[in-house]
Amino acid sequence: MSAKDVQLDPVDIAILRELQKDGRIANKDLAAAVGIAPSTCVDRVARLRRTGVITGYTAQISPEAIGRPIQALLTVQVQPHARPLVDPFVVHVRSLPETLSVHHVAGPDDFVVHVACGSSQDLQRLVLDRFTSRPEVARLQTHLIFSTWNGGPLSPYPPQDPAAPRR
Amino acid sequence: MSAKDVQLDPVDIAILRELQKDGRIANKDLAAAVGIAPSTCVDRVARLRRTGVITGYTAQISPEAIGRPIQALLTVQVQPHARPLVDPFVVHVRSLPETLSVHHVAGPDDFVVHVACGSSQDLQRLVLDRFTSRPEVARLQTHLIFSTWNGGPLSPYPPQDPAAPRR
DNA sequence: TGTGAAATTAGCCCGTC
DNA sequence: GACGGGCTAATTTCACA
Repeated sequence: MSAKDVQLDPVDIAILRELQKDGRIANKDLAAAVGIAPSTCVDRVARLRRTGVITGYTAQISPEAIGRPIQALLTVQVQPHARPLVDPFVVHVRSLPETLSVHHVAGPDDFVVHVACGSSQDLQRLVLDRFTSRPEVARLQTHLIFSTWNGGPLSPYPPQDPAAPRR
Repeated sequence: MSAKDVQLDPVDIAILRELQKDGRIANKDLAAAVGIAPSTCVDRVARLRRTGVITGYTAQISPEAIGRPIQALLTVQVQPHARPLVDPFVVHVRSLPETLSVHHVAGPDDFVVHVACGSSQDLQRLVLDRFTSRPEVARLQTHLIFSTWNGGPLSPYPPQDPAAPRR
């Protein structure tokens, strides 16, 4: 089953909302929050996990607390004919300890890389030594991050039909 | 205590690594993975939570699985003198159900907004009706996301001194 | 502060509706 | 598919080193 074919009912949506707010909520409390029996809740969560709606659980870490107070978004354009170098570029970027995420995008730029560094000096070294020195990098812009807000829990779209069959 | 003052020893670092890989790992297994007793592990994790190193736990959801297969990064420039409008803009963007995150940045643009939509048509409507129609938005570029890679677990910087006092 | 053991609690696998 | 019971296993608390 492809994850995109999964039908979600209102209970599933409530479960996803709660698990995004607190990924370690006890099954008992989760069941109470969404109004079903704990045993049923185990089934629901297991199915959401199995069908790929829930891809995993993670602890959120404060970058500042672990010595990485400087964050930036790097927009990168690669050379027009650097296609054979694109995959190695992604591998390279992912291997950097400063890398939080890499997006391959269409638009004015080709890649957007989110990084977290120990200082502005480290950011400078990262940009110069790990990015602009590479031949496939044609242009790079640094967007220093002042502050970040995360959105609310991601809710399904379009609004699910409560009467829709589960699958 | 400020989170940035927290000193982390190698055991803490190992705990953070494991909890980023699997935020719902059982305390018993976590303790075994990092080589301490389960009861000690409870204390360690509680302290990391209390001191702000761990800011929370969350379930990772597949946007495709909940009907939001189209993701984009929107780079936004605001009008030079729109300062009084900046905070309302952030509030507005955060209130959109499509918004995953908002970054206030320095550089060529002022904001970078990560959104997930149900279709390219929805993205179009989002950009036109929720962004470019607002007076404080001077310029917007859409970077459609082809694919995303997440980096490995975020590790502390600089490498912690094993002999360093905890606090 | 870390550890080990006891008491409490939650999670999981049944059967039944 | 949802629910409740009963067993297993985990978490938490406490006294001690």
